[in-house]
Amino acid sequence: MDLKISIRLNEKLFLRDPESSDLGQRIVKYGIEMIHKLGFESFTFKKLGEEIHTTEASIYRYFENKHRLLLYIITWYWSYLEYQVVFNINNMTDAEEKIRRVIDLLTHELDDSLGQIEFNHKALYEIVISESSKAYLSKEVDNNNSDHLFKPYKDLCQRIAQLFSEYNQSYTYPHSLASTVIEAAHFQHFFAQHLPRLTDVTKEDKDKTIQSFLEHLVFATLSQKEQV
Amino acid sequence: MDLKISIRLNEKLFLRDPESSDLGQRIVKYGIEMIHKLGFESFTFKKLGEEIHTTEASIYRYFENKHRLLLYIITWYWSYLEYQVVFNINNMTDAEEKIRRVIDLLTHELDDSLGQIEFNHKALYEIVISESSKAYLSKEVDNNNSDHLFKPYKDLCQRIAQLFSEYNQSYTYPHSLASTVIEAAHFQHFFAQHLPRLTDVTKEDKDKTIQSFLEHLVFATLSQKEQV
DNA sequence: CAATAATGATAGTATAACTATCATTTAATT
DNA sequence: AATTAAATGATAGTTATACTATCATTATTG
Repeated sequence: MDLKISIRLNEKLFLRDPESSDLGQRIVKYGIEMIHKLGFESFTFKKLGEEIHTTEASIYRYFENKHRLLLYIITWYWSYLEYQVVFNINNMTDAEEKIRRVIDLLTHELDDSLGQIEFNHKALYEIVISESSKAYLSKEVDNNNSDHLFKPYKDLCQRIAQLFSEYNQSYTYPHSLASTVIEAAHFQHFFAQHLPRLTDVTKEDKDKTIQSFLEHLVFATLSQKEQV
Repeated sequence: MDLKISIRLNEKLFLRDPESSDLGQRIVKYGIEMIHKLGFESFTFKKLGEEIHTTEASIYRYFENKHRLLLYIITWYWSYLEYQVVFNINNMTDAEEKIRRVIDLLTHELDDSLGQIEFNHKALYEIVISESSKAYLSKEVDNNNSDHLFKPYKDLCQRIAQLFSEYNQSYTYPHSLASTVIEAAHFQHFFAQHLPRLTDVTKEDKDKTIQSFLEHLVFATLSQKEQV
């Protein structure tokens, strides 16, 4: 069985759909590589152009600017993660088990691609960790939001919040807890790598430790009666 | 009583100490205003120079680049916040009470300045919310870290982690919980303002709601027995 | 008062972040 | 297969950013 699932992303993310052509696919694939390698700030369309033997101008035909390309990549990740969540918890009946699976997905890189574009999964995951907050921490956030560019993130968050509510109907902050867990998964990774005194997570067995930190946090929070 | 407390920041943050001159103080003060107004990406030394009637070149005599200025500002905030934590929990004996006070400090803007430079507190707090992660989410993080530029953040985190350990000695992840709470305080603010579907926090009474979300989360997490 | 330090004024360079134009290649349509 | 349209390449140009350098002028300090 070799079916490909295509994730349809908001058309405002790009000028020309990068999945529709070889050049477009290379832009995304090597865009991931280069943002990972150089960091978002030092990454430019000129450098990417040289790497994939095309010109700056051609890349601009696909993406308005590098921020949009980042947004495209991150949005793809969010969408794919939501898909993974739905797929993975399907047929599970126990809310606790579902939540454990979600935390597992959040703390590990995606294992197999179903998208059109082949790419480096580790690089993508590390971009998500180091660069994803830059997707919304900008002055354009409200405009981008009106264009529904963050819908995949919200959907993912909503999905997780729903599981929290399923586990404990009376919990007051399921969405806040969901976004906190998503963000914490990334930040704890980054801290373990670069600022270890901000965590108790060690570089070895990072994923597993973050996972148990978050599991404990989530179930403790959901199990505790609300104080007034 | 009109004593001024001066926070001594790492000298690698600047080329010339901005507290030492009128121009330096204006750079920081109006730097805060402008980063707040324009966002860090659109902020430039040229624009700041025009605002305070000096030249780009003069500003470069104080800060190597705008990222260093951001780091200076954020670092000042972390240092001052740690000071506030120590000051506020002094004489408290009850660990729970201390933790509540810390969460209160984390979720509200600083109320009174003891620094040399007068500035807009609301603007600073909003910079912390929207821009502080950019201080470390960069490829220079490891170099900056070797220069001890993140020490104030780590100290703050350590201080809070210590309170968590005081409350529950056997809790395994006090540092991770501390950094998570600090980051969550900022993110929940940002989300409430710009991406409300990622929270349960409403714009009205934002601070109070985030505070009770975090209080509940922290005490639940610290009270729960560890699962294996 | 002399020496030193800080600032202002100006200019200049390299690169980033685009936009425009037109020729050429590739793909789609009839 | 011929025609047309679409995508890409090649090139050039514009404006802004992120600096560095130089030198004159104004403050500060010993």
